[in-house]
Amino acid sequence: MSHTTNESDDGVLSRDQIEPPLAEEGSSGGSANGGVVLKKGPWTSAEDGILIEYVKKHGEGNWNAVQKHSGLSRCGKSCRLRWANHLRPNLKKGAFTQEEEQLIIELHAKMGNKWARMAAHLPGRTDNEIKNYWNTRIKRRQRAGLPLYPPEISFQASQERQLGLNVSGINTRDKDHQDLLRTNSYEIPDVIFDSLKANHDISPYVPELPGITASSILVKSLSSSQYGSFMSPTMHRQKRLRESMTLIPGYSGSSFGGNRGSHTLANGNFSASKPTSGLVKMELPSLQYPEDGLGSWGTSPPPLLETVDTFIQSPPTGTVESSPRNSGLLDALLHEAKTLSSTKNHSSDKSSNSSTVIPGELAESSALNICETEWEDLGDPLSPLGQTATSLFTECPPISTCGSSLDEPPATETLTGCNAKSEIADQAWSPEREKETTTLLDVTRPDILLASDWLEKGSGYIKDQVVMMDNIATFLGDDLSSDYKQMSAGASTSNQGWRLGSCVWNNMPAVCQMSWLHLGQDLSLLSETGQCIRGDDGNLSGVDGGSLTVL
DNA sequence: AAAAGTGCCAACCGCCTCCCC
DNA sequence: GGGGGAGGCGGTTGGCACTTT
Repeated sequence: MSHTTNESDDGVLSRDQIEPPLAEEGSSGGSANGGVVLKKGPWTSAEDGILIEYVKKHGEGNWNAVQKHSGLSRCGKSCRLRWANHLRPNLKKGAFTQEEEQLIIELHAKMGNKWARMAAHLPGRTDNEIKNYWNTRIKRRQRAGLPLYPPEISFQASQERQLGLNVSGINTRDKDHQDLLRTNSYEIPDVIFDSLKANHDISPYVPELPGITASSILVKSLSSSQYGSFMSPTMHRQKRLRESMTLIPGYSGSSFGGNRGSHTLANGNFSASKPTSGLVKMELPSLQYPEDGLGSWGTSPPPLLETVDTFIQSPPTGTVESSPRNSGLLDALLHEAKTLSSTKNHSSDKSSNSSTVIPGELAESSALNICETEWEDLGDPLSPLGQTATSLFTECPPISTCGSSLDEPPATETLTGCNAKSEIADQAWSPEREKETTTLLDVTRPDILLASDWLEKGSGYIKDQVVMMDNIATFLGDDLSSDYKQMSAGASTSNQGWRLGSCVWNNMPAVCQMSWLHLGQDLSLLSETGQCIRGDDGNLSGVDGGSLTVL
């Protein structure tokens, strides 16, 4: 490499080059190995020559013998790395081609940070190269405020993921997917997730949960170093998995009992989701519900979608941190929101069965109010969630907070009908309902931060995403919220974000359906089984076992 | 022109898995 | 079964080159 400044380019192998004096090694590092000081640092061409000769003679492998047989003062690992990354034949050098870049993006969407496996798909490229490229790319796009993946790639990955589940069955363990789920991959501005490291890497158990797996597709890259992690890195992966499993009520490590249409997590126990006492609690719509309620989702009346819609449109309020980012991404989101809001009828038109509002009360129970409640105290015959759909969002602020920021006056760019819907939502609120639906939220949680971030932008859609995200996150609890938060973020940070969520919310009952309905802006109806029905404008095109596919 | 910032890349480190004994 | 070595992998670091201020 050109940076190998101590490299001799003349190709002449001198003893000094091969075995530099100790004084020189001090500058490049070195370690003792059986009395032999092993050189570290950049390789010289002489060393390269030795290594090449050795491999020619002995073949690859047995790298520790290199030093023994060739006199090369390098450890076996270093030899292997040098060979693999620089010396082996058929290595392709130079910048990645457009095709290669595209492939890397696609592969990363599927595999996560599995550089070696990605390299297997890129002849002549090394894992190190790909890794470096990716890390550079991440930084670049982070700075630009762009999503890590183009929407179509995220969508494709999620589709493939879903397809994989459908084809191979829930219990199929696709290693790629496992890897994918183990990592995360949707880029969210790091500023938002800096506080999330405590929840690092929740995904390992996700593959076991059909209702969550797809979401993890969107989550992958968030566990990368660039974005921090979601579960304590000190916690061993397997341990996290194991512990997470034990926290999932009704979870069976070997089977889902075919209960694909229901959310295994959301069965009312929510031990995994219960906030710990040490956390700062926030009041956000609680989506947890008794197991019975969940199980009856398929036969329960659909939630009061209009009302939900109303509430979703109202951004959470509170003391969340604002992290405005004037990125092209958000501009695009705003544009999309404007476009959509101007072209679609709003759910307020369908709110005839919604009641009126008690303005102000809702504000008091705004989503970000800090409170604490019992998770078991949920129950509502009207919804499989054990509560009305409306109740899920009772914490949404009233009209006054329909604006873009929690701390700022309402933005001018709000969806039409926002106010009217808020009124409906307000009316649905009651202290009892609040108790049912409020939950414990950590104000430091990324979803909250994201919410504030998006709210800054004053987009009704963004707000919708935020509230939905918060609700889902709350629904899942701390252990899973980051997953869904990112899912939501993924959907939100793309101009075609709705696509991204389409798979993610597969098997997520009412919460997701409502979210989708709302995000879709009355694009659809829900069947009693929770399946999505094609909307009037055809934007909702798919129904898959209760999952939603939004095109 | 100098300093600061950024991009890029090679190499190292630690952990993990596999395999052999 | 388990201890140890070898190899693989992913994360991180450090340094040079280039660009920007």
